[in-house]
Amino acid sequence: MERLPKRQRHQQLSKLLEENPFLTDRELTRLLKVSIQTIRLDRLELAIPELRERLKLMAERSYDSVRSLPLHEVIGDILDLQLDKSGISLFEISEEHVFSRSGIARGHHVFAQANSLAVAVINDEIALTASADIRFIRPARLGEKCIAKAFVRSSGGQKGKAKVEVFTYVGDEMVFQGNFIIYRSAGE
Amino acid sequence: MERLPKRQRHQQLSKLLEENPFLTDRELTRLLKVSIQTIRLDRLELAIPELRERLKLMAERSYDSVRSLPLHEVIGDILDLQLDKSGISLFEISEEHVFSRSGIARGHHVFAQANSLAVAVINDEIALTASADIRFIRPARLGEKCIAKAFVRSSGGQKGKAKVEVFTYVGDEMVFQGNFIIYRSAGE
DNA sequence: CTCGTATTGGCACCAGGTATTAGAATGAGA
DNA sequence: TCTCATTCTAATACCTGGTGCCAATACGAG
Repeated sequence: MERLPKRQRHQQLSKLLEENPFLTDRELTRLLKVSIQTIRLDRLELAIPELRERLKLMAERSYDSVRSLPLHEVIGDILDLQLDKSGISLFEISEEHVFSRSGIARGHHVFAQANSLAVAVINDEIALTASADIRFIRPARLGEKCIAKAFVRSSGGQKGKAKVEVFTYVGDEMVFQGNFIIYRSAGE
Repeated sequence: MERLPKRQRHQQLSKLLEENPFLTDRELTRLLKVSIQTIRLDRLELAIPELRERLKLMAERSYDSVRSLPLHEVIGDILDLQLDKSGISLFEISEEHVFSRSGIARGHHVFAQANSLAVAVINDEIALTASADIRFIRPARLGEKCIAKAFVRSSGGQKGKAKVEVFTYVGDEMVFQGNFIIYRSAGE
């Protein structure tokens, strides 16, 4: 008995739907040259939900991630914040942050965490980075959890500039250090 | 004639669906206390597509954005690259890069472009940012196209460190300037 | 030839709609 | 008061993309 065709078809079907989850069963019949019932039995065996469920799942995922993705807003999760004094944030290095061959985080992600925190700790909503002097002390690697600690050194509420020092650690090793000068809307 | 209820309902309906696009017409009848036909007429007037279309649109959006987001690899498009000499990249400031209320780009995005370019121009694959001294000269705004130009000042092929200077312009105005020290795998 | 698996077909049913036509409620103006 | 327009509700037919179930067929192995 030629068992292969079925398994091959299952593989093909999985692959097709992975590439294009928008395919209906009817379209799949054309691509796999079997009846629509066969497609449905196959989906059943492979536990692949129907088109509408697939779309719903994707929509839910994107909806959730839009909500949890002010990734662009603040890089890292703020753990503690004392305005005009100090702040702590956590940022975990994942696949998309590293050079694929070395597993070392690209510098700008580590910088982004520190910069976000430096701006957040001032929290004047019109706080902008004016300049920074930074040092990458040792590379941060895939999977490592970076804890950034920011300290406002000279708030200079009137002067329109604040100096913020940020230290980033993995465990008790320092990986990054930076001095930021932040412009702020005077007052506050 | 009490015209308000209708417009109010339209507003409410828009708002409800904005908050939760997963609502069916039937669920909306419960929330708005009108018949399902009214809901459908309302959607028609407001040009709001049916549930399935909404889910499909969301799924498509998320599907596309996953595809077009190696944003994390190199920030900005490389326009020109002369290894160990110079490089140019283009980065357009869009919604997700700016503070929503001021339309000013967050510093780390501008930094990321410069940092990516500084590393790319060395292109030793084991090139890492060691330190940087940076200045944000004027804010970059939504829609602006940032052109970053990098110059390798001291390649020091043997020393394991290279100095790279980056200038970022919008038109002929400089918005950012940075001096990067890049570690490189000795030799080349 | 018979058994078992794989495949196909047909039918009823469902959710969540569209499209259309008809009727009821309401109020405003002549 | 009658009439008319707007708004709302109701009813029906139809569509897509399925599920669930049962029966019929194909086909190869023992």
